[in-house]
Amino acid sequence: MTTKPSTDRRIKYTKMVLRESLIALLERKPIERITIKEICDDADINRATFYAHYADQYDLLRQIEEDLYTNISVSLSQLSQDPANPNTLKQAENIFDYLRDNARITRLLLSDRGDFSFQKRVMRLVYDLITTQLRVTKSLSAADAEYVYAFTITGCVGIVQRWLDDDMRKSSKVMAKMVIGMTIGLIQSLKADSFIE
Amino acid sequence: MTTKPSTDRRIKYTKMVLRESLIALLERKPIERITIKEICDDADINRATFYAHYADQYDLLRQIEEDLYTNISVSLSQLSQDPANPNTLKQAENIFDYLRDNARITRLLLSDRGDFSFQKRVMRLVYDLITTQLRVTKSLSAADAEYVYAFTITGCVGIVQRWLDDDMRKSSKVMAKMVIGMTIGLIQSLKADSFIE
DNA sequence: ACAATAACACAACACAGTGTTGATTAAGGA
DNA sequence: TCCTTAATCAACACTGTGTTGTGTTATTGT
Repeated sequence: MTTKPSTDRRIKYTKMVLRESLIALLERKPIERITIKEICDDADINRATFYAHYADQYDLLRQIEEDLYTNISVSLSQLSQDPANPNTLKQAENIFDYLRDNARITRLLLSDRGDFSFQKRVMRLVYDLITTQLRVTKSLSAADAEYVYAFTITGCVGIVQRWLDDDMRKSSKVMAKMVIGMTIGLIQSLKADSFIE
Repeated sequence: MTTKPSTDRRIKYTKMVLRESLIALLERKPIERITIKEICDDADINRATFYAHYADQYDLLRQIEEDLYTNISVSLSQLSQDPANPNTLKQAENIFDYLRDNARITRLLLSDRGDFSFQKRVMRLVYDLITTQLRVTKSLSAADAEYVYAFTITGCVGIVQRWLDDDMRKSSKVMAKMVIGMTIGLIQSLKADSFIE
């Protein structure tokens, strides 16, 4: 029996080329116009083999997303445990660095055309880390918090998209400052006057 | 010759049932799993007729989106010209009322699964009206404004989605207050400390 | 190094949906 | 009413789908 089911180099290769093939195609057209046959032809993989690993194009894309998600998640948790990195600002900055370093995949998954639900998941990851470190969440009522939360998360998605569209011209440091500044600003504006009737 | 090309009742009927059919299907499954044949069968319209009006499912959906967009746009411009409605808050409240009144279509197009680009377009519409009336935009530097803009627009998308998920439990008034309050809060937080290096 | 295992390729399959055509029928507008 | 135009119908070739069984080859653990 195999302890790790996907150590097999053949599997690794197959998944890798299929992934690469879909990514290349996604840079040229939206997922709904990409066929499984197309992906397989480009990757030089038999279609039957594709079905052995994925249900369809969307399933393959989902697994690519998961990859990015866990990568970000890992580098986040590494950062927050690193005693040399006690600074929240620095951590946020590192995330932007990470996005820049992985610009190709980032542009696909996090830009305008990417899956919005996935993008929110990513931002939630970052947001939770920032706010728990800043210890600001508890100062909000539970009812309002939900909505501020929703607003901020999606707001972050928007600002990252803007950054990508702008060819990441602004430095990671500036972006980090901006996002944290706005997050804090939002929470404080809410504390100032309650929206409850 | 016909002055308006789509006055013909037959065309109106065809488009209407096709629209209705797609909307009904969208309530059960995502667009990528809906076929043209399926739409036509449900609407009892010949497939050849479908192709006379639309390129594919996505084209039909786009036209449904345009419909909602122009409807919101019209009711917005009506409100802003109404001298009995000088209040920005009241106008924002009316938008939430409109969304509630059209809950069925709103849930499809503006919720989590809807097209994000479209959602941003809608929010931009509302945001522009609010900010020009509040006369707050000019107090920002052009460079920063772009990013605050992106953040706020998408933030609004998020908060509306949260509201829909929450079955529109909060009143339109509360929502309007919240959105405007957060928008102002964001802009002021930016004025307080510049993010520029 | 060897044998067992598992992944992949290949070909073939029935099937469903696509997009287009030309002829026919029916309804609309002036 | 008469002319126009939309919709229907049937048929078309075509592309992609999802699945199957068989044979081949690479990988892994002993």
